[in-house]
Amino acid sequence: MSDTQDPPTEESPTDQSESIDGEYDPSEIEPKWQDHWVAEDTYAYDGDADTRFTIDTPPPTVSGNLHMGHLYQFTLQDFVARYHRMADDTVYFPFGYDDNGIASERLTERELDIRHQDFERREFQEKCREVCTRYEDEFTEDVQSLAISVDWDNTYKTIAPEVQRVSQLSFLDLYEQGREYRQRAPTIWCPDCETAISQVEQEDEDKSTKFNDIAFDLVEDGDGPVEDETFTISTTRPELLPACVSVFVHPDDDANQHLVGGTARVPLFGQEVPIIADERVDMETGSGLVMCCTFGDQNDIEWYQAHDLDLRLAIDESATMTEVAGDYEGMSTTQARAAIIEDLDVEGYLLESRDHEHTVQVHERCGVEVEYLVTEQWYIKLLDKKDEYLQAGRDMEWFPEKMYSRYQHWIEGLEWDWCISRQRDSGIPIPVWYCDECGEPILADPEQLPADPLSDDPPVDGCPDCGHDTFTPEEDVFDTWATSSLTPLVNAGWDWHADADAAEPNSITDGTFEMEMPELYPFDLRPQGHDIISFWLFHTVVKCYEHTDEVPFENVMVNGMVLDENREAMSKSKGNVIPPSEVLENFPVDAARYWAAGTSIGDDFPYKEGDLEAGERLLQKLWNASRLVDQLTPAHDAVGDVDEADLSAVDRWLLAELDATIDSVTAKFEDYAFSKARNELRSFFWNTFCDDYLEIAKQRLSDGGDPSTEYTLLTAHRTFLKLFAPFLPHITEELWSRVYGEDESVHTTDWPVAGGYEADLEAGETAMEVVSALRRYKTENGLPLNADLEHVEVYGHVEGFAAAIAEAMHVDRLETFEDAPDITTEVSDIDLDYSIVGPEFGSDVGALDSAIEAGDYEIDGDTLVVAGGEFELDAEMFAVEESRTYSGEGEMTETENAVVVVR
RNA sequence: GGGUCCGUGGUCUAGUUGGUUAUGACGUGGCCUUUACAAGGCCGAGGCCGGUGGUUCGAAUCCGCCCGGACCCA
Repeated sequence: MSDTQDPPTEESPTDQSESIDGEYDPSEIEPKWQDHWVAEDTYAYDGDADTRFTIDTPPPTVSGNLHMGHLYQFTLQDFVARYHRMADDTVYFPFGYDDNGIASERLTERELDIRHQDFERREFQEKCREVCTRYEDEFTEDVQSLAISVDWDNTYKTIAPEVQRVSQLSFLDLYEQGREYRQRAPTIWCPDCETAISQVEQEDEDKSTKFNDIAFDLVEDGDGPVEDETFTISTTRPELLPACVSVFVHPDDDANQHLVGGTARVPLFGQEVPIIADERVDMETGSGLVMCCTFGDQNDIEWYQAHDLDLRLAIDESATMTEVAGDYEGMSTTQARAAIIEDLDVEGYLLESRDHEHTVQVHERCGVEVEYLVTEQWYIKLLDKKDEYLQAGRDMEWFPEKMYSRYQHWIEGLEWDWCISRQRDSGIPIPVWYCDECGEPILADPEQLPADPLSDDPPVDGCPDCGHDTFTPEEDVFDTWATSSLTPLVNAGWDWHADADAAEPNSITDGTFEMEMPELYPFDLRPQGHDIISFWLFHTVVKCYEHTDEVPFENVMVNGMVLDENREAMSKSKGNVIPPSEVLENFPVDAARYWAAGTSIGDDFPYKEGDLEAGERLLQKLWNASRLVDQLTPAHDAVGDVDEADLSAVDRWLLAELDATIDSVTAKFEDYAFSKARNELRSFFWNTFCDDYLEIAKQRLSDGGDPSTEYTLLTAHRTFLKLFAPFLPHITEELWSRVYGEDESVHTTDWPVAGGYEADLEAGETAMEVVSALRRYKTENGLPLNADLEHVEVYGHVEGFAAAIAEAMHVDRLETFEDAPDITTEVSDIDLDYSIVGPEFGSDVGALDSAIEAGDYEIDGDTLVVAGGEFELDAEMFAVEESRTYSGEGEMTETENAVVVVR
């Protein structure tokens, strides 16, 4: 394990290393390694390892194109995978293709010029699989070209029969547990796709419409029958008049309170409806009186349930008016709206019709306004277990932590159970038949799954309830999450096996669920965007929790959305979409990865060409620094281990600083804090290693070998390649291979651990300040940086570093003194430590400050006496700031911890 | 309409038990060809931390309100 600080092995294989020269050329090197990693199965999961890290990712829809969101998300996942592969021996990082949705269905129809209705579901799905395979291959290539270290031996497709079996088993298990039911109830319905949809499949759309004021005749008010009185209802949907079942008044609406308890007659259609008080009325809109129809919106459904109202279904599944609509039967809702408005006008009921902007709910797939219909659907219970699902959310660790609140609020706001059936022609069949006599549902046998009731026979000859022998197959299919909410179980090989002693296993209870690889579950990490927490993640947690009694993930890592350079979401309609292919034409993949590492997870962040350029420069710097290290250690295979005691002070200092960086960067990777890891690593490498240490090492090795320096250079260099490997996989692999000529990929080596070097960090820091001061001196005096300096005096603690300073800065004669120089000093200011002074002096701090500012103080030994003794401060409360004036020969500069005189 | 998150130099960003002198990068100005790198090195300019009121000896940080933005939900 502790290979970080281990030296290059003395007996390393024959030196196959090539020299490093010229510029780094990623266009040639990156594809070379991508092909190599795939061909060599570099990222194959080694199931025998003692430690492992497992990742379950939401599978992308493969029929779409790769976009920047994919690049960003996959890259973040890959940072985790590569880090843990090195730190924890092995990683399970599979890849899934979501090819089970409407997108794939439409794609197949388009590609093959066929209609799915012309085929059996099973046959059609076979064709989908064929078509999707081509797109999957293309997607695979795209992902591989981003250097995502997926184990390509572990992939799954949601349309595969074995995955469909898992979905159907899940349905059987939940039914057995009493978590599912079939019910005729109000449903959100897309009249274009003619299927139920869930809340999350609808989206807002602003529309212009007409607000119509319609007169209703009052039949009775709260006190009894009345004559010739009317009131006004404002509505955007007059076609729902035939479905009107009541009128509502707000309990605080004094002007209309007398109507409560009465009845009204609906114009044109004549039904008499009750007038009821309910505080859900929006008094601000229209007349304050509102009609309730079955159903115009979700509020109508609440009223229907709360007040036990009539059901008048005026619109059918294709948005056509039913017989309830009388003369308007057979019209579309749009036609009916126009006709009813015209007739209302003719009959004198239409008081006013004015323009109105409002928000409607549309189906996200087709953009058609949804209806609320009463239909028979399958549901998974959610509402009775909100508390358990909240606890499940708390059982997972969220990165960033604040994202848990999205999960929490989603659950707290749930009002409906989860409708899982869809009236689509293709999809995963719900494996159920119904008895023609008594309606009893007959579930498929677990052994016969995957099953399609439209093609397969039910598992019984007669109804177990009534004995009848004819059955009707369920035609509906599952919603889109049927497979995608089960990916942890699919990855772990979850399946049902009949008990050995079960003679005729025909129920879930005649067998058990087992995982082929139980060690994977629960998964260590679930990465995904914050936009899908409320449904995809939530659905996955619910199902896996119900099947296994455990949450499926230890950690959830949430990524933000990629914005354009102006911080706006990329969208086709705005025309600001940047395809990854365009980015990668201009920049190396490693540079794109550097950019992706540049923000805190969870935050949305903009595409920034500047960051890609910075990444490119880092690659070049890494390349050049490696070249120098290579040149300085011409016989690096022969460089042996050096005892810590034999290391020079400057080398020990560098290795101790490297230790600190290893620890810190490792901690950042553990916390998914990629941006901090990246920045810290970059600045240590660039500023400390390149700018400070390499300049010193260069001089120290100019007159020939120095084992201590060579050892340190190589140890640090090897460590940098490893620490950078998760971020910059191509260049680190290329350098690893060129410089060290080893067969093993850098990506499967062990992650560095600190070597435990002890050094005088203070002296090192002061020495670097001195070097910096001498550089500044040269710059300010117009001298080249390699100009010789005759005589320099250093006052400060730089023990062990004098030679290094002198060599690096070309100083002929360097004298060092531990004590301050004997030059004029005077107190220029007093710095107070307010964290002590504040609590101690409270409201007197102001007076204390102004006394010091006025110079009304004296220093008495360790004590600061202020305002003639009014305040006395201990040594720990203040620091004296001195200014020095130097009148001797040469020029003096001060640093934080030293004084430097150039003579 | 409700909720969540966010607002820090021109741009992106660090900065949570409150401590007075706010981090880094990009960009920008000046100087320098140092035997790895001018895609480099050194030095500098640039911020009343969205606004406002409050709590406190002390606020980028805590609280109220307002403005602006993003997302989720109605």
